[in-house]
Amino acid sequence: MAPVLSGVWWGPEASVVRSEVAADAGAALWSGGVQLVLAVVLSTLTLLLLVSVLLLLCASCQGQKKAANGPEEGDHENLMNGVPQKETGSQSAESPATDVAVSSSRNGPLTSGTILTDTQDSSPQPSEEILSSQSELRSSKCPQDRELPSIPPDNALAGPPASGDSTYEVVKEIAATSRDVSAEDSLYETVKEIKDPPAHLGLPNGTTQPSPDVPPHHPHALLNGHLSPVTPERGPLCTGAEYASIDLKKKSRHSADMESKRRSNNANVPSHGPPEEPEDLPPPVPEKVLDENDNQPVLVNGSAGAGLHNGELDSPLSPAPGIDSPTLSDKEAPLYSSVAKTNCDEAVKEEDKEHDYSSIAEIKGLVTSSSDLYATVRDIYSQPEQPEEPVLDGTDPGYETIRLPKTSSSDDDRRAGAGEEGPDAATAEPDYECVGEQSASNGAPESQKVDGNGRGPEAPEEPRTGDGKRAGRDGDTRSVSLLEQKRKVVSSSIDVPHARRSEEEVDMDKVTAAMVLTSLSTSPLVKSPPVKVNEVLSGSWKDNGSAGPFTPSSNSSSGGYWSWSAPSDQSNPSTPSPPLSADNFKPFRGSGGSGGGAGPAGPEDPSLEEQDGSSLLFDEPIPRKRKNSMKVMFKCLWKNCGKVLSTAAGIQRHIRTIHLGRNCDSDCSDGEEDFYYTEIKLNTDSVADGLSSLSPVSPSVLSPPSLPSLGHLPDCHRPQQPADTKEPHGGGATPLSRSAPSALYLIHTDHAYQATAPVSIPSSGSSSGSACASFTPATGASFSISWQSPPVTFTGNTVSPSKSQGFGEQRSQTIAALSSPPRATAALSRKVRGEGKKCRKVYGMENRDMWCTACRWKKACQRFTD
DNA sequence: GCTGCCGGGTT
DNA sequence: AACCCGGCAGC
Ligand SMILES: [Zn+2]
Repeated sequence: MAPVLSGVWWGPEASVVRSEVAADAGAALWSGGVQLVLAVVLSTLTLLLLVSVLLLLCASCQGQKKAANGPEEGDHENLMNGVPQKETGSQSAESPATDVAVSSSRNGPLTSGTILTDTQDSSPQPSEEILSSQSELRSSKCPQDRELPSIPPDNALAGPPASGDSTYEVVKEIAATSRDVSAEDSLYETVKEIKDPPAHLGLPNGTTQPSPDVPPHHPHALLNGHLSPVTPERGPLCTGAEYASIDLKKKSRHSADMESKRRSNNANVPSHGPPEEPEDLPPPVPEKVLDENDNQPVLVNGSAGAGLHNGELDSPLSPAPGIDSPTLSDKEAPLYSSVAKTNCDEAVKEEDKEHDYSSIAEIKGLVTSSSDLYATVRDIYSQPEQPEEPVLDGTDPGYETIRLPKTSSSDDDRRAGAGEEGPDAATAEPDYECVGEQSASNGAPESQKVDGNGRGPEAPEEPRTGDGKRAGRDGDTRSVSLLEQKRKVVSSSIDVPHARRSEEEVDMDKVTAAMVLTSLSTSPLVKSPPVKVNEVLSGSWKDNGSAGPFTPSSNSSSGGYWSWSAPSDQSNPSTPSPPLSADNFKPFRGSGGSGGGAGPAGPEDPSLEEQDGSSLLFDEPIPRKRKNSMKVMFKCLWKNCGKVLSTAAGIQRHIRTIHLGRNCDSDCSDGEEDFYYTEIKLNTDSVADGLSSLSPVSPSVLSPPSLPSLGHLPDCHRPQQPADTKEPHGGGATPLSRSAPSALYLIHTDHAYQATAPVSIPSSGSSSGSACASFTPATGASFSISWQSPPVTFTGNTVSPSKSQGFGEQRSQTIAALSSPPRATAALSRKVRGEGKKCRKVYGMENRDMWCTACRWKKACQRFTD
């Protein structure tokens, strides 16, 4: 029976992990359909017997009840073999729901706690020997537990109570001995009593057939999971279940935790438990659960799994769950752990998974008791994947891992729940140790990396590279990550690092390429006007991709020089550049008012002209121009990070936090940051703005230029290098050159800001029209223009209009026209300043809290609008 | 120097 | 999105 049951149970559980597994188990179970019928009959008979017994027992007492329950359970097991299949089948089908419920329960610390506690009980058990001994019992029992919950009543009838009782008792004894609980025993009994009623109830329901019962049970399970913590709602049965779970928890706690605190709690609980039952219990449960989780994690691996089962199973059968749960938990734990691990790995790194697994496998080997159980389980289930698991960490890890894996399938909630469950998560981490550390360490690095490059996207694809990349990003982080990886991998540690390093470079290139792509893709979006531009660009881009990059005439239009610069400079930036260019145009137009977005080539002059015109008119189109003359920007020199910030403090902060990994703000700064950024002076205000604006959008872009490797990127990218050559033209220093592009970007922002944007787009489109290369050039052109344009100013004008029109920028012109006025007005429009008193003046700095939010934030006052 | 508030940045 | 703040321009 036990084996079969275990198989069945696993099926459902497996379903949790994988529906497929569940299905298989269900199929196997179904074979016993005939048996089910028999089981049903037996169950009915047993029910009658039970009823009679119950009546007798009622008079007598709890102790007897226990016996009765015990037998029932035993019967259940027997029956379960046949019947359970249905259950399993139902469960498998339901598995998602149940799982969800479970997950939800997990989410809720309390609910999860109940379930977990059960599992924990088994896991917590400090003494492995006991566990091992129990494990056997558990193997048989585990099924029971589950069965009980699902079909307690029916099965109970079946059989041989005596055997069941004996086992049950034995288990209890073992548990009791292992756990310490003398007092608990009493509690346990009380619990059983409570449970009994539910069991009875269950019987009637299930008497006819298990299948009907099953559904009800599940709800209960759910209730238990969800409500139990909170609780009040549960019916008698539910309460019983809770009790059981609670008791188990207590026991587990005792064994696992050992802590006096918990004991005290347990003691308290027992006293309270019996009388108050559900209400009182629920609150305690959560705590316990949490405690258990925390404590248990270390001890038990599979606790998590058990928890789940308990949730489901417990509700139906209070008594059995207690005992069984542990056993089940053990089995489950392995599976869970495996799953969890995988999940964790995924979370951390896909690649790592393998390594982790290996490590896990090793661990398994180490872990004797658990491993054995696992093996058996595995055999039964024949689940290839998970076995790995692991015993390793304790339950907590299992939980987390489980959550992750399962979550992937159905348990997203669980993860969230895990996150919510402070305790679990916390506990889990410690357990994880290796994995946890990796994840944690990785996580930090990753975040940094992401900032620097964009790795986020890539990571999934290339685990190795991801690692390597990570390492690459930060020397320190890398080393750390490597170390961590080594731990995980154990054997392969050495090779991995090196290989990864070598790979890293390549990866980096890829990454950079990816970055560029991403930036490109994003850049268009960023720009408002771009819409059209985007379309055009997109087309152009695509075309570019297929076709040669340059073909586009952008060069021709603008002139060789431009073409050069544009493509080359921007290679990486190029992607962004196109949009930028468009934006740039806009701003210019806006500023200049002349507007037409010149084409790529034409644009330069035109744009310049326009700008100039605008500039002539209003100097700096944009409202406020910041400092006309030089603007100083700060560029991050970190490897892949091209971030440009307008303030030294900002850049320092950026370096400190992102690259140096120092949380402490300025306090910690030792001046090291100073080495990682450089000042970039921009002539034009717009440039400065552009840079600033750029930094956010195109940080990655900037980085590319710095990186030589970018070349890998599509054709478009290569041009970048040439661009680099140009850069010098724009800005004195190479870094400056980079900045120059940024300046262009700035323009974009400005444009967007003003709204002239649309116009600029067309120009870009025209330029881009040819190909991506053209695109980049366009941007490049824009850059160059922006920089150089000033001198050129005039020539451009005439040209630009024609080109712009030619390109079909009619809008641009119109817009330009429109825009131009705005500019003039723009200066005007820029709110000169609020006339009336604002909050600040009205309420004074003293009453700053009385200010409108806008005033508090130094924004335009919303309260006293002029 | 105060005030209003934009733009950039962080959380 | 909320919040903060540097900095600029008008007065
Ligand atoms: Zn206000």
